[in-house]
Amino acid sequence: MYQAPRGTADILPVEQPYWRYVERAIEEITRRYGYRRIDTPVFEETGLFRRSAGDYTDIVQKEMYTFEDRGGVSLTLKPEGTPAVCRAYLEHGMHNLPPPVKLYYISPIFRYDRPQAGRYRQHHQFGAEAIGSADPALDAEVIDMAWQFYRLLGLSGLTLELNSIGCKTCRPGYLAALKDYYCAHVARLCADCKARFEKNPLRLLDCKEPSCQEIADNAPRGLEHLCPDCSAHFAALQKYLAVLGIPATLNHRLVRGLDYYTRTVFEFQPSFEGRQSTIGGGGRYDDLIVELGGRPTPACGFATGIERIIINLKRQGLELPPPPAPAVFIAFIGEAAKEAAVRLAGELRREGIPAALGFGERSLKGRMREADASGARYAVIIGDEELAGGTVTLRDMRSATQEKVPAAALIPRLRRDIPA
RNA sequence: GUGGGUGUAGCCGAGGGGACUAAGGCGUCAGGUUGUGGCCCUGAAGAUCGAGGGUUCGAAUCCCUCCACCCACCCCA
Repeated sequence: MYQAPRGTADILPVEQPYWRYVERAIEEITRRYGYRRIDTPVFEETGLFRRSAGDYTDIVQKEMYTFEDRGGVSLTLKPEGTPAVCRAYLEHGMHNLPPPVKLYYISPIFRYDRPQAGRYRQHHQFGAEAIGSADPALDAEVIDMAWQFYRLLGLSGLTLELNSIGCKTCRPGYLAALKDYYCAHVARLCADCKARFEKNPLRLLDCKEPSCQEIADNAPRGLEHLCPDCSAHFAALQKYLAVLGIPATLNHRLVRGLDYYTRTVFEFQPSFEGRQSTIGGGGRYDDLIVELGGRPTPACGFATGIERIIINLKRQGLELPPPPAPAVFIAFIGEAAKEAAVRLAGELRREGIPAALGFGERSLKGRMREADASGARYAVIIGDEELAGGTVTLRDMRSATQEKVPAAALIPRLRRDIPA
């Protein structure tokens, strides 16, 4: 028997109400903040992601689904949404639109990870990108939108962690200070950190290894090495967040897994368990558009995992109403009546009335059991009697009462009795 | 990628070397007389006990290898 590939999942009918619930919230929140939807292909040229995320990130080094098509082009299944949106922004000359250009997406995301609770090889993200402004008020607005989005969903107990990792002016100085400090401690670092020391020193701060943490605790802090501009930007952002009533916790060790971030970075953590269960995050990426061949264009965005949102909604005990039942179940008795039943089902549906028709051979009793199981409010019974009299038996399943009504009167009658 | 746990019908789940021709519940299907549901009663279908190999007279039960899921690390959403 075939199974869904490892780390992927079917989203079964019982799960769909949660997805629809989240999608509706996305629609509502993006409407409020003025974002317009964009959909990009599931795969892009591999270079786009390598360029964007950075060659030494885990995503690029070991998590991409990369393949060559028959024309020899290297393609990669989208491992994150931002580069694809930026590519589309550039490709379609959106820099000619009044900035900031605000775009959102709901997209499958692919990463070759070892699956675990809330971690899949294919998952789905809602992301938003605001391209074309360096104003810290935009950072605040992006964070506010994410925050209000979770609130709208009814997710409680989230915490927002915030940090600034500087820009290309101040980061080199900080990295140098960091390396200076770490030089003396290299011998005591874990194997991963030894590699990070060489390739991606910022990540040193993020190591969970107790011995490394101890070292990281005393490492020079990025916030103290920000250049005046970045420092002012970060101060302004915090001011605006305060104005918006968004409680942010400073985490000087917060570094994101993508190299393109500048200045603002943030993550949302659920209160439940494990810090490694980030539900969403984002930041500013002022150099990415240039990196991809555009003019200097500051930008800011965030993304959140839909599966993780749903996990948390369930943990909170969110109950969603069951899917709607048909209004009418049509039960026929005999072949002649079946033809009338097929016709009636078609008519009801064309009138906008959800109707279910029984299939196959069954006793009337079995048919009524089927009608009951369908959850239909009404059953319409058609047999020889009804056929002969040009009527139809309309049974109210709830009150268990029924009456014969003229066939022609059925639709008006249902129209009247079925609440829209 | 590392370490640990789990794997019995569509779902939940008992059984941990011979009494298993694998319990029970949910669900499905049929019947409980003649054209009628929900409760109830009866019956049926549905499982090569995750897959493959091994030990044994005998394996769902023990061992090995895979696969999948779960948990932690890692990483992130």
